[in-house]
Amino acid sequence: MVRWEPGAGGRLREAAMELYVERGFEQTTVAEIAQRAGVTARTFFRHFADKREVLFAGSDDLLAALTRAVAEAPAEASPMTVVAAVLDVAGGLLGQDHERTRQRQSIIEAHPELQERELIKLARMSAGVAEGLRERGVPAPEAALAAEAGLAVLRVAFGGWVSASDPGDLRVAMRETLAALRKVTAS
Amino acid sequence: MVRWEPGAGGRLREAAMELYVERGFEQTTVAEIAQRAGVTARTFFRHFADKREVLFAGSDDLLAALTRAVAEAPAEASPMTVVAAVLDVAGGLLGQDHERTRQRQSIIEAHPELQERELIKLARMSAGVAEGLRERGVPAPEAALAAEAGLAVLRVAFGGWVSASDPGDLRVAMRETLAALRKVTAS
DNA sequence: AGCGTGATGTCACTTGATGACATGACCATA
DNA sequence: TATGGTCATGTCATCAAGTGACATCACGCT
Repeated sequence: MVRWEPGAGGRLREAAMELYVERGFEQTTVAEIAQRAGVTARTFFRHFADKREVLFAGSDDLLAALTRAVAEAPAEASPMTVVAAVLDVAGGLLGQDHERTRQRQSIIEAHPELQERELIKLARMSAGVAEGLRERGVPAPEAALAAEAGLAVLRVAFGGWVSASDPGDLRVAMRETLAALRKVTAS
Repeated sequence: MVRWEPGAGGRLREAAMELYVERGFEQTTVAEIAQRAGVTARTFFRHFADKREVLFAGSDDLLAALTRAVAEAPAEASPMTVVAAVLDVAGGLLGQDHERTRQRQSIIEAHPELQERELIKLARMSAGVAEGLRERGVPAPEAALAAEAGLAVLRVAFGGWVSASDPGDLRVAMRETLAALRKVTAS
């Protein structure tokens, strides 16, 4: 006889998504999430640092992929070229599962606490990319600027892609938005 | 005899800053802040929505100043020119009181919860500027990009200015950083 | 004097979050 | 087979954040 079903983390993620959709974020308690997942509230907090974190489970993987993309970019590439490569990777990873992403994003946009968490995750991405650029020999301010510019592109492109009724490839949107950024900043 | 000393909000801000410096953010309770300010914990929450907000009291004024700067920019100015004007205003307001700002920032940087709050405040600035640009007739994606680019400049310039041992005028740093952004994105 | 208003205090309560300890399935190894 | 360790979980206790409801009382106005 099993003492507990495996995969508690995944079940908690599912349950949380469902409940956040059904009643909203503040209206659902951790106890309810845990109950639906068949575990205790205490177990919830062993899998996720807090009630918000459950919506941002994949972000560590994304960060890792982005920093890898920085490291693996051609040595002669300019900082913005590296950032473009990073955006391509990000677009590939974020641009799957439009419907699910859209649902998740609508939860986040309805709750400032969740937006805060999302913003700090994105800030960590930017910081990670900047650090990677510095390790490639890019001077610190230039690295930070390139990374922040990339973040600007990502935010705008992703926002448009999520809210689009007929979304194309997010990577394409990223490239177009990067081009638009170049045009805007040049004016 | 006065029933209570006026200026509870200001006293709470002072007390919170002091305690956050003395023991760190999580180690100080709202009850302690309130006690030092001579009020009740309940009163703290009447002045500030939560324990973090007390560090971001001026941000509404800043946002208002920035949106005003957008509205008051010359009609023929390009989006990035408007953003440059906004950055000048931001630099003027944020660039006072280096020592106090530095202290406040060191508290924020030591606590992710506070970084989250700061990021959402900045995101609101960006959103406000973008909205102002749209009201000037700038197409939505371009407006968002210009505002986000401005935010990138602000973050990098402000970060450098805060950590500088001998800070110059933040507005100058803003202009230089904006020029650097133009150079970086153009590569 | 009477009256409303506004900032505060008091109390009770829910919920998020954490520490300490117990439990029992699973695994390796003697 | 037995023994012991590990790991995920449960249980219990506790603290602190945050909120709603109601009382209080100085002040200004009429």
